[in-house]
Amino acid sequence: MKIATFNVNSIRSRVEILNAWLAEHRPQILCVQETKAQNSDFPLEAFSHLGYHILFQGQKKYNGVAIFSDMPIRNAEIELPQDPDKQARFVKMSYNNIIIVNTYIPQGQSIKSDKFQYKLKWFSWLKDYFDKTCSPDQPIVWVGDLNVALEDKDVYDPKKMWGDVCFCQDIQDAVRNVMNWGFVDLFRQFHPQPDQYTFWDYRVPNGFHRNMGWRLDYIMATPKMAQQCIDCRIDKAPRGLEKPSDHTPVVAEFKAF
Amino acid sequence: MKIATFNVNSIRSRVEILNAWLAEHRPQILCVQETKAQNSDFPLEAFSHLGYHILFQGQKKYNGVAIFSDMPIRNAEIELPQDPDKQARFVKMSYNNIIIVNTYIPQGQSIKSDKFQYKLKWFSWLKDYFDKTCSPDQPIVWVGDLNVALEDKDVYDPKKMWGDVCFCQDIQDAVRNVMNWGFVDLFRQFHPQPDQYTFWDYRVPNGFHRNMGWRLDYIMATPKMAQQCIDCRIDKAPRGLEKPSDHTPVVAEFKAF
DNA sequence: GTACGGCCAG
DNA sequence: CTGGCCGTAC
Repeated sequence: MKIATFNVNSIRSRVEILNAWLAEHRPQILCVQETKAQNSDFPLEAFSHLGYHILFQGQKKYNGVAIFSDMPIRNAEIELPQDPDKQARFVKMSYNNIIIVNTYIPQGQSIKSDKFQYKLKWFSWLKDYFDKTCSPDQPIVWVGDLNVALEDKDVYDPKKMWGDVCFCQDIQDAVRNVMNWGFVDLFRQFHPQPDQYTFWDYRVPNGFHRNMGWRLDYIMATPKMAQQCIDCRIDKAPRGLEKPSDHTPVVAEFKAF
Repeated sequence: MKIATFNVNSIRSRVEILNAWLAEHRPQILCVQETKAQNSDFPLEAFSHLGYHILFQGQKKYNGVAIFSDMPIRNAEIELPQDPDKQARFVKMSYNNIIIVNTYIPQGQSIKSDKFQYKLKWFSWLKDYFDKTCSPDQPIVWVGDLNVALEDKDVYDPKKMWGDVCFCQDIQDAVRNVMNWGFVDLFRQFHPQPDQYTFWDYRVPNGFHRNMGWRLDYIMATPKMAQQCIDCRIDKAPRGLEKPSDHTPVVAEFKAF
């Protein structure tokens, strides 16, 4: 089975790309971030012909997450209970016995802003969520745009970027703290090389072609799940199409199912 | 020879439609209104392959006029000297011995607004311009979006619309006053029927298909010029394309040249 | 650079 | 409804 994650940067602007990608890859699960659409504006129609069940939670202008599932959605949750702001950054469901958690972590704006504090707290709330609702020996997949580069090789210029809201000690510690609960980074299990990115800032001129990117999108899995994983890869193909997102999909393939 | 007028409602949004239309019809002169682009943003490149000479005068957000000419622009004027606001609503040039005047008349907003007073004045300034700069026995073509329906048959619901800034006594008098200087309405010379419109308000649901329109775009000519006119027609074809303007072109065909 | 949403105007 | 533009966020 295939589980994928893709920050689409507006689902309404990415209908074409998303449809093409789903039709080609037919993952059992696709988790999407930054849909940027209120639930009433979610373009359900545009995807209906593909037969996916879709769980989505949006808000006015920012954030927004969704899960495309080839099986009916079970045990849906559409917010992180610990988040007092109830921002649209969390959706969870069950797929067979697997728990799927899709998150869009706050970017954090600047190190000394309230938004960065919110980002740090969000990771602690998420860890608390896992503590209270499940156990590391269940099959759990936690995916999404974490807005963190975990290691030097996850940014194109680590020296220059060190201290960024997505690449600093505090934020790496925050992710590691959640991972220590029981998650492994599936991509790094298979691909230890540097320069493997999932995000290229639109504002960096020609950033994609010069490969000036960041690895911010992850598929994390508990050991039980990770053992079943055959491969995890970054798919750069959608960047070749018209009006690409600034992120690109990550796909994990599993033996079972 | 063909002389045409077309309110494009943003020239940058209408590059495709305009290019297709010019390539098909190849008028000697096309006068365009509501370009909605500052001169520095005028998409000159987009039209370069057609070989037209282009005279344009724009401003930040509103108005803006242009003339596409198959011969070099002579005697260019880019403002109505009488207008103290110097809004981008007037361009004039010579084509052989013909004077071409392209105007985008103010809409007027509401009858008791300053903008309506400005609209009335604009017509009087224009008449003054003709008085001072030329004579009715010259070949003159005055075209544009006049934002006036001249007769009952020029609106889809004259009873309901009477009193509108584009359909009331004062404004009809204002146009007639300029016409009395020496212009005839070329379209009406050939087509006396009702329900011949050049504008359909986007806000009227399905207005175009229900033909709930207005005739606001005119090609006016002095007698010398009018005698040469073989036909004057409204071309609804551009309304069939993607992203149509709310106006559609009017074309006059002349014997000479 | 790209997207949304809110404003103004027609 | 459609357009431009502005502010905001990433």
